[in-house]
Amino acid sequence: MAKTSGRESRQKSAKRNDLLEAAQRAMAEHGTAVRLNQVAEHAGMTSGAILYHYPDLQDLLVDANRAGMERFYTERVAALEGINDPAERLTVTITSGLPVAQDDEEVRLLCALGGEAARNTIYAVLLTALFDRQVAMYQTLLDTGATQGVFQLSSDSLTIARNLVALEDAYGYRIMASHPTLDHDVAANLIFDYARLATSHPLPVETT
Amino acid sequence: MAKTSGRESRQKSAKRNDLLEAAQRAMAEHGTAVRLNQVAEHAGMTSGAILYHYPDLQDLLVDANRAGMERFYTERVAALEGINDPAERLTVTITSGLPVAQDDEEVRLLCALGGEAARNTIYAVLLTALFDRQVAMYQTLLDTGATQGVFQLSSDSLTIARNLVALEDAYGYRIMASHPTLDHDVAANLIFDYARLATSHPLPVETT
DNA sequence: AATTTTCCTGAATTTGGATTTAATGACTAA
DNA sequence: TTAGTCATTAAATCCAAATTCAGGAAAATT
Repeated sequence: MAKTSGRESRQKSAKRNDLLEAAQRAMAEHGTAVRLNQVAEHAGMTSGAILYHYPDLQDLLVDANRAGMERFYTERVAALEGINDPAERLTVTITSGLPVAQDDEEVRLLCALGGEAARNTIYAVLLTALFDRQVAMYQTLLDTGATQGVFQLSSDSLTIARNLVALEDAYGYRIMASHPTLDHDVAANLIFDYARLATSHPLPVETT
Repeated sequence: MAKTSGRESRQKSAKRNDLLEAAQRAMAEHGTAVRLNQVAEHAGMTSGAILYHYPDLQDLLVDANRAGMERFYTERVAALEGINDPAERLTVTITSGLPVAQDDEEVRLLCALGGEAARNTIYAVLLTALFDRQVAMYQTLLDTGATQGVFQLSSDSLTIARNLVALEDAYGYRIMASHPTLDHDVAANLIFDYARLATSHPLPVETT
């Protein structure tokens, strides 16, 4: 029984990360019905190697999705780094929640999951948690702005936050389905239209 | 070469309908990766019989989804039958767009498709068309209400209509994923909150 | 009634992917 | 060194599902 050295565990987690990323990319490409071989291909290994680390493919897929959601959320928070003005924060958040184009792998993964969640409890739980975290993020942002007098909220912040996240989600699906007249910018403006009503602030503002 | 009699075509379309319904139910249960055998089971036939009518399962699935969307849309229009007051029409439309519970097969089918649309052009086209039809339905409703002076629209009707459909879609996914605090009624009230802002009308109204 | 066509089944076959396993090289610890 | 563990592959095996097809019942046509 070897003691886990720093180097060893660094390597281990790097390997684990490779697998999770491969699974994410494979799922973004093939959906939740992705094959073990397809994951292996993305990882540059044989299926046996995958099985050595994850005897059950489902476990790997779940872990990959958890990691994907975590990254998605973390990136959104990171995009707010150093921005203090609530209106600017709201502008950035709305923009960062939408996929830029049809090939956005992160959102593609989330879309694939959304369809599965109606039938698969574990994915339902994960997506529900992600939804609620995003709602909480918006709520904090809205409440802060209201306290500072920048926003006049038309309703309680929970209601507005839920609607903002819901709009993002739905337009994410539309963009991923290549709606001919509904791209990232059009969708952002549609959400801004609601955000203006809900906050009485002339959004969007210039971001630095 | 037999002439197609009235009876024959009635039977043919009945059979076709059976297959489409079986495929819909099977897909609602198993998602877009549904197996031929699962469809056969729902149809009460062997897989060979399915293949006799649809040599390619994908064709059957596409037809089934088209039929499902058509029904979903038709039912929404039918729910408005005989209602003239725009506010009442808007109330009914918002309510009828949301799944009542997690076991709503129609919405379950649409959710499964949404995830697939990012990867499958034909489903993307179908869902985009459904989205646009629903938007058009709301637009007509909003414009009529505005003309009659019942609604004061905060923006152009296209913007409001898109946001209303987007909210419905997103909350449909949440409800299907069994969000613990976001059921049909909560979701409807969230949408009404936006609809009030957008129309300056104290929705919802009593429906008869 | 006889014939043809339509629809379907059940069994045989094929296919594609998952799973197992023996062998191997790389690394680690004593 | 040497022995042992770890990570991996490639090939063999297994399995489930798709596909094909000969045959037969039912329906339609003559």
